[in-house]
Amino acid sequence: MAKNEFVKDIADIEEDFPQWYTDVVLKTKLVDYGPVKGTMVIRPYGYAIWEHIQSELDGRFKAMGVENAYFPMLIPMSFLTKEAEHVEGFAPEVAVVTHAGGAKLEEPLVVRPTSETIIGHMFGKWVESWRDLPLRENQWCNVMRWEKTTRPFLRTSEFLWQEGHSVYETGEEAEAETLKMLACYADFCKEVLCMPVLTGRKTEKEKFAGAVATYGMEAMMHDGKSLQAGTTHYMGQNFAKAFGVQFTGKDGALQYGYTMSYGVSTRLIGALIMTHGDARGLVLPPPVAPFEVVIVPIAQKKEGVLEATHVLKQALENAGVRVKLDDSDNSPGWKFNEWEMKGVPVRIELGPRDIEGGKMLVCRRDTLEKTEFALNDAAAVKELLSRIGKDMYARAKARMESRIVPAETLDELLAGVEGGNFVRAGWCGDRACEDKVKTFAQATARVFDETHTMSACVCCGKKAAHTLFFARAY
RNA sequence: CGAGGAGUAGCGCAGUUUGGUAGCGCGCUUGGUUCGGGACCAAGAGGUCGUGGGUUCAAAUCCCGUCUCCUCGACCA
Repeated sequence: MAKNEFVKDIADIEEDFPQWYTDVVLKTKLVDYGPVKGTMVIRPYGYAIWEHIQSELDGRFKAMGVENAYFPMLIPMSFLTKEAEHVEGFAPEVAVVTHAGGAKLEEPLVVRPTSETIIGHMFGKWVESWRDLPLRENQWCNVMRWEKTTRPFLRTSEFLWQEGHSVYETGEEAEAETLKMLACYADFCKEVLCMPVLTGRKTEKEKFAGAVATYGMEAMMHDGKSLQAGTTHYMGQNFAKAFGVQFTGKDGALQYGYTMSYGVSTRLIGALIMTHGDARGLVLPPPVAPFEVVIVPIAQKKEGVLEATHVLKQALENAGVRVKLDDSDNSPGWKFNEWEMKGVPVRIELGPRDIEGGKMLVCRRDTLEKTEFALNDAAAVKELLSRIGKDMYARAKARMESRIVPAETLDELLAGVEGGNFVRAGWCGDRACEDKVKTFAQATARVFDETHTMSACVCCGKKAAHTLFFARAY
């Protein structure tokens, strides 16, 4: 069968990955563009994925003792300027409200690009004693960053995310929480998005504006580029000092708290699309797929067919499976292609032949493999969904690992990233070398590699102080 | 922000060079036949040509401005 014989509507994933991505997110109705530059509408099929991400992550946060809250979207401009590095990092991309109620405002209001400042301000009011700590809150909200170039899910002017913010009595505790949340994210990516990530600390150049240390998780996209899928930040006392987050300690002395923050966004949807997608379109991980199973009736006007599909749907729903029954007037072939493009993990074909034989034809989206199951065997379908998730993770992991290559020279590094790889390389620790790699290979340091040791700096050849993963990044 | 491309029916496009009745395919609606990998027949509906201004008897078409999107680069928690 010729490649893409049935896929006439989307670009070839190998030849034009950026166009493939844009085609897929629009044609599967995950998103549409909003009328204002860089804004997107997340349509029901896309929003359902976000809701599954939210509920899964939210449960994990709550299990760790984090509480949800909501802080205002508008932040006084003066807050932003209280932390020197923070304002320098964010000032170029904030949107500012200067007029309201028909009059010019006394003080301009920033539309939050992130909420460290306003949450720092509020935490400063609430924290008085060591007994008030730790204070651990999270909010699900939108933020705005006026980016110059945008792409649905990956970088938009407004996006949805969660941002967690904690204050601890000691730096050790806050830093431990920073690592714990990073591990929480990585586990979530594995179990829920079936997506492997590299985790680790980021360089000074790549860290959050105002942080002491930033940790990130990086996922490998289909084209070998890296996507920062989530970050956690240890702030030390930087924000506590800027916003007066002070408490009286056990020893009676007044002292500043230690803060940290962590966030993931709707970018995760872009990440899973670019990790798992193929020539036919989306391949959704079962845990977040709006529908885990689509039932396609064959010869649906023949007696007994639709009735049988309803019985099957009920049996699956009783087992806790999310099911779509496509009883529209489109032909079966049209439906096969449509739901494959939309990435539904499992398709079940049910026609007169199957009903007669007490069977159903089950097709996996990830491998396109078709198998006969006993009719209405929901337990077997559940087991298959679970296996699909594990297989998707295993394939993505094997792929990522096979595309991590070492480099000892800039030329090797360039060849590595041009070949769509993550490159492991030594680094002397000098910012000038990091900058030179960027210029020479259009690749940036993603995270520190704590598992391997390269001996010499890939750029200057001096003794390496660290080993880094370099990649081209979205 | 720089370079390139695009905006005409829900989607994909032609028409713009050379100004003169708004077109095609798919989709949509209705009726019928179909249904195991993008079915078929018949009859219909659907447009201030992104937007503002200008030139002209006359603008989708020519001129100026502006908005949005796509690709690449620069920038980017």
